[in-house]
Amino acid sequence: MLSFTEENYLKSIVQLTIFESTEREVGVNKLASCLDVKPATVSDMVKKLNAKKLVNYKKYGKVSLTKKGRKSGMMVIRRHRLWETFLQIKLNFSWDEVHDLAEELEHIYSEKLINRLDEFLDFPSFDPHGDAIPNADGEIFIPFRKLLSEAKVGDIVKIIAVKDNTKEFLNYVDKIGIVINDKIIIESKDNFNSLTTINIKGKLHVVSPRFTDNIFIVSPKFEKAKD
Amino acid sequence: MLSFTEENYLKSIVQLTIFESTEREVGVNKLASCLDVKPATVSDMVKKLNAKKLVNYKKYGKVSLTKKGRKSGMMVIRRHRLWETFLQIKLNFSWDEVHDLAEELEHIYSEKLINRLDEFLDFPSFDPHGDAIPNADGEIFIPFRKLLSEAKVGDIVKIIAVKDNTKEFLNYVDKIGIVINDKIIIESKDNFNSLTTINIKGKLHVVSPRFTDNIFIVSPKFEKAKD
DNA sequence: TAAAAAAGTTAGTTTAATCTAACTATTTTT
DNA sequence: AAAAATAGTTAGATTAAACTAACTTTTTTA
Repeated sequence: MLSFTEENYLKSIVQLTIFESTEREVGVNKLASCLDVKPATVSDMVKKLNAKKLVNYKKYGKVSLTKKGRKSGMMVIRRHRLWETFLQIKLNFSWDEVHDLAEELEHIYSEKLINRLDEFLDFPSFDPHGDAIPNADGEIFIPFRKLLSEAKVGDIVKIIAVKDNTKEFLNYVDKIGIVINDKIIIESKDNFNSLTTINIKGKLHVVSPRFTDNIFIVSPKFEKAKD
Repeated sequence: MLSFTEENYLKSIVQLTIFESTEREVGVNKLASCLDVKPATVSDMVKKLNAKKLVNYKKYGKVSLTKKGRKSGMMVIRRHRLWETFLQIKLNFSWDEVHDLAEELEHIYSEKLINRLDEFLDFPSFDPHGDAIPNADGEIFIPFRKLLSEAKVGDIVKIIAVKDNTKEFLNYVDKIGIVINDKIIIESKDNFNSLTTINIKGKLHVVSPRFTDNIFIVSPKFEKAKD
């Protein structure tokens, strides 16, 4: 049985070493700032997680997940994303409201509960933010994706997920009227000011990197690569 | 903001002083055994709850709820019973499985969440065990009810709730095929052996006080009193 | 490559909630 | 009303997860 806190550590390590980086290990300081605690606290905790065979760690070394730790962390993320989906689809919460609630719901541990919830939601593959939901074995398919900022002028791309889940960001996304799976045309780029003009459903918007660095897309190349 | 633990104390005090007794105060020892902790622990905690104006308490005195404490405790019970209803109605859990999960879900604090859940379930008045669900203001209507053991031979009574929520009890109730709102006829009583013969849907069952002391009923008298 | 900066660790403290053991107050019984 | 039983309190210890401050190791840079 893992504590609430241990689960949060594993979740953060999964995020830092699987979802947000190709590096499969992370330093104590980075982990501390992700969890919003001091490095000293992390030092102690990773020792404990190492003793429980959830992470690999040696003094002054980096932290990486064992198979067991990876699975536990993935299950926390599975629960989080399924609850987010429930809150949005069944209880009509908006997508900027679901994160904080899911942060609490994710720690309720019961395989049966989460699998029933999965079934109740019709086995969704993606949550409302477009992020993939790990399956009951803790496995996940991470689709090939790029940032909107990597798209070229003239590209027609599809929004598949948002990277920034803060309320401000999601509110802006709502305001300009985008939903997951919408098409965007890259009309032009102003490299001097780092601005991009995009066309969404016929309307033009001028956006900065604050936007383009936080939208995941699939580009035509990838769509082609599939057939 | 109340801690998980403080909420459990308030919930137990509500149960002991509102649902399970007409006494509006409870002693430290009784509260301790209800919470499965030592009296010394309760002594400390009620001091803390008193300082927070959630209970009334003086050294060597009994514990009672303030208005604020009563409302907080009621809200925990509201959340518990709504989640139980959700698990049983929407996720198809059996009624002996829902309690432990609801015990965790009840501590997720968000008025919006719980009111949305209430709406999603169509504003139920009773949970699957037949217990009344407090409303959004923490108020509750406790119907007049008796124990099955108080019924007289010849009475035709209606089961409205179960008192004992342990798995063993609920399994037995399932086994003999009763559901909430079923009618029971009291066929005979054997006072020497403390046994009661009851008729449920045409079938006779001989039951001991272990059963009759844990089933809540409304008797014909009460039904009459209403018109 | 030596000094400076960054990263990480250790030791000792804090807080909430629990415990045990010993003590005190209140209630019940004879 | 005194003795016994029950109920309740206090003091001191424990555990998990955090902290600060001081220290050490590793990495970077000039």
